[in-house]
Amino acid sequence: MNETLSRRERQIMDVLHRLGQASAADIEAELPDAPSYSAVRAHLRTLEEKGHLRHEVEQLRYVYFPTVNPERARKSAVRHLVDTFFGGSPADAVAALIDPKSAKLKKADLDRLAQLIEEARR
Amino acid sequence: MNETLSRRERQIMDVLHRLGQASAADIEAELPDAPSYSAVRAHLRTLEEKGHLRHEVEQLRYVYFPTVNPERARKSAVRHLVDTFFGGSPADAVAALIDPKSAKLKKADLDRLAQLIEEARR
DNA sequence: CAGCATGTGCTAGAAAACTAGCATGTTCTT
DNA sequence: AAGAACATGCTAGTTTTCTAGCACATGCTG
Repeated sequence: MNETLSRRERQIMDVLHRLGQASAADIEAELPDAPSYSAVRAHLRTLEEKGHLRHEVEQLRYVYFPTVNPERARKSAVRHLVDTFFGGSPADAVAALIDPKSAKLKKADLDRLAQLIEEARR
Repeated sequence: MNETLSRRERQIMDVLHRLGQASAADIEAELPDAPSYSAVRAHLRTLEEKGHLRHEVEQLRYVYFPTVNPERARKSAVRHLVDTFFGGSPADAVAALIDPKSAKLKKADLDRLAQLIEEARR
């Protein structure tokens, strides 16, 4: 997780990571306490200058993408979470995610995870 | 994850969540691009006024704690991660954490997780 | 065509964040 | 006692963030 992003910049990058790609209007709609469309665009311009995102033109409209690939962003975010909240232990993080008190995982999901754990044990 | 925290405020709260409790000097030592001791203290005062942390006096020195309990903070952070990077699917997040390409979990950890999954399946 | 809706580039002012310094207090060492 | 080290409360100046508005462009509709 990038520690140089300001409050708003971070919110905007989170929206982009969640949606994969988005127009300025999409982003505005997803932001907490959303500012005006033009304020969102000003932030997007800054983030693009910093290299955090890029845009493409689709039907005369800009669509924005994170520059870091999704897999890389995911890994970075997971590592930050594990370090910050789980004492660096991925297993503790998994245990929290599996915990039936937190999230009701579907049977199919549990079957799949049991399989993955079996594979990781070899 | 609290979206109203500024860049520095967020960094400071992360340190507190990681360490559980910390003095201003501890926090300064852990911050990326750490400012001066007095700058850190100014931030801590702001965060305390906002209710995010509190302090106790230990040997004439302030020690700071997050006000939200650790379990609650963890859940909130996990939910934010899952929503932002894993399309809302805890199972996908677990799969990423277990992935041998990302983290080499110990056998004891895997055994424990296999057990937890068995229990969650019932 | 004119007007409206929607889009972008850019600007600048307001607000917030960030920072370090000063004054004061406490404890320890010489 | 004096000085140094370490601590806090507070301030204010600097920098960054945040915001919305203006000018201009494009496409659609009546």
